[in-house]
Amino acid sequence: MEKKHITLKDIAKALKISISTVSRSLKDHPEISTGTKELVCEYAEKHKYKPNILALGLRMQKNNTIGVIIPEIVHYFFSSVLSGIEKEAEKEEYKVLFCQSNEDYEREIICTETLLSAQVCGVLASVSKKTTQFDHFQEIIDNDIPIVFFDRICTGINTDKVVVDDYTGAFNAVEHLINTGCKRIAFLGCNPILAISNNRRMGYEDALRKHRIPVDKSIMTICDTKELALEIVPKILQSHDKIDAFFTVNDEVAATCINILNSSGYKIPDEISVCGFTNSYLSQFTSPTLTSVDQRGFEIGSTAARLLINRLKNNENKDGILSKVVKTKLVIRESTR
Amino acid sequence: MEKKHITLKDIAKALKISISTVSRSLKDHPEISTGTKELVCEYAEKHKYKPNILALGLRMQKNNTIGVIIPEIVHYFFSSVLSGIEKEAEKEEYKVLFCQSNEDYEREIICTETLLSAQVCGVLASVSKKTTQFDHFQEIIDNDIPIVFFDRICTGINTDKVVVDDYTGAFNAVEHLINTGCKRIAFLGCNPILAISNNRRMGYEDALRKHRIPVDKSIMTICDTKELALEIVPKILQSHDKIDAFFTVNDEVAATCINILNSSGYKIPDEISVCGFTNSYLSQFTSPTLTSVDQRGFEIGSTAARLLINRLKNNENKDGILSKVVKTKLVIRESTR
DNA sequence: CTTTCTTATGCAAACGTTTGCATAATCTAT
DNA sequence: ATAGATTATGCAAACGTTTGCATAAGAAAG
Repeated sequence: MEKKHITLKDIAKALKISISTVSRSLKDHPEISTGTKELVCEYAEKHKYKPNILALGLRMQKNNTIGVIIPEIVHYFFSSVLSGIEKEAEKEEYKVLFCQSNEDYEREIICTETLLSAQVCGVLASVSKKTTQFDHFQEIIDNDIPIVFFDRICTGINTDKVVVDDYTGAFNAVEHLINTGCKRIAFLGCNPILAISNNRRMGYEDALRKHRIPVDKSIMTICDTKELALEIVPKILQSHDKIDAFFTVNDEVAATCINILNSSGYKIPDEISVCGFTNSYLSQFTSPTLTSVDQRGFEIGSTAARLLINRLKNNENKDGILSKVVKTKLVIRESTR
Repeated sequence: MEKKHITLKDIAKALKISISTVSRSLKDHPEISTGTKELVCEYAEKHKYKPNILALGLRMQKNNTIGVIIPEIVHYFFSSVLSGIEKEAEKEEYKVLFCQSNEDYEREIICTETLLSAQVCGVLASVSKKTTQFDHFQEIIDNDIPIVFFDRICTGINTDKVVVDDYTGAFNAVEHLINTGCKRIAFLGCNPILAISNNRRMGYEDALRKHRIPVDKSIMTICDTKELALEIVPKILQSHDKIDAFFTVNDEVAATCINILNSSGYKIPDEISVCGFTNSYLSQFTSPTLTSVDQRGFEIGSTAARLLINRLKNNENKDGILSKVVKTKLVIRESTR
């Protein structure tokens, strides 16, 4: 039977002063006498006054909330990102409104509408695999709401973005494989319409070139799920018996490789090395444990949030588009020599 | 240079009618003539009128937002839960405000304050491992905001909750081990102050009793992380050479068991079976793949959200506390016979 | 003792809705 | 023609803030 929430009006009435005086007292306005200030603050404290965020938002035309659109939260990388976002947002007293597109274009549109109608003051998004049109994102921008894309950025639209250095990450990983004696390294990539995919492939190719190893298209293929791996990897092993390493676009495929190799009697890493990408939770639990490129989800999230919040704070500062690159880091474990 | 957002007032002015008529037209109020209605709706449609959610919230004293407190989102189970919550919330046009306690008591308090100040109309929460006081949750209730706990429920407080049937899950898993020929099954559990832990242990013990296998405390221990497993499991293997199965409280420990067993030369499942709990992503990638009790994160999330939303919708209906149990399901893979 | 300048306070509008009540216009029945 | 009922519309308050402006009281200056 608690009173719902005490308001400025209640305080004013109790103290027999005006609402504006109460309001000003609470925000330490210089034109209020210290006596009244103390009185008000004490009363507010005692009765646990909390400003009504809706009224405040209405008055101020903003609600200190940032919207997040994530393809699928049940992935190590994306949940790390969300974690990073949350940390940064909390630090700056922003709230985080969470939406999930489920890798679906239609649902992504709904997400943008939800965020728009929730009147968030900024958006962080990673686009779904199925998205090829970007009008819904454009609409956010048209409403003067800043948006920062992370990881799966949106090439069609001119906004801030945060990506990982896929190219360098792949390059370093492949160079590590080469330096540890691998000469014939298969590349298991993903759909080349994603920028991510191409960058990793180019890192792979350039590392080979640097070390004068021929780039052989016959051992490069699209293979980004467990199912595909179960089908493709055995074929590669049979047809190209000289393969001595797999470099994969994610840890799921790498882990599947490891399992296939184990059960086919290959010694990892002595006969064949395996290197993944993401450095997910998984990589600590394969046997042998998996060498992988750390995709820095948490940092991606916090960096993106940081960027957005900065933009929100000094919104006069429209100094063009910012594009941040978070450095990957190769985490070497037992699956490479 | 878009106009920020069109309001009822704008429509009223443009159409030279009053704001109230516009408002009523848009919600198909019977006392408005069809002519005006059409006019208004058409105009609203054309100019993409979106009601201002803050004003609406202020007026209606609610904002259709539910707050979620999750210990650590970078866990398969919790991210599944969030996914389930999001699905259900979206269906009912609720927004999801996300907070993370990081398994920390202090941060959990901050989360509750954030949600309170955000004026959410309901809360879904799983308590942190470190929490032993519940005043902050009580405060939410004192503010007349319904709260539903999931998985890690809060025994000190009388509210709705959704849990998984840990007891039966464990019971069935252990019975499966027994039925496939295991006789000496080690139990690797977690901190008994969590209700979860006790329920699983009791399921384990009762399954043994049912099959007239003695409960032996010497092969039951607290071991709920990879680090602990790396230390404890080898010891168990040495001192109790007749162990023929491990039943673990989570998949992380189970996966670690598998790795230890593999590298010690044990044949899984022929010599030793392993059964985990959660049925996380991990369980598909161990070698052999892991038999595990599916903890139904997604269903937990959607059930909890459902419960909360029902409570919000007919808030007159205060028919006591509801406690829902989501059924686990044993997913049998290669690590058991 | 006026006048001017501080200092402290209050009034009222605004943010964008919803909704009870009043009222204007039209229609129906006498 | 007139009263009464019906239909369509508008007014204004309310939700809880912030803030420009007005104003009251007291102090300083003439």
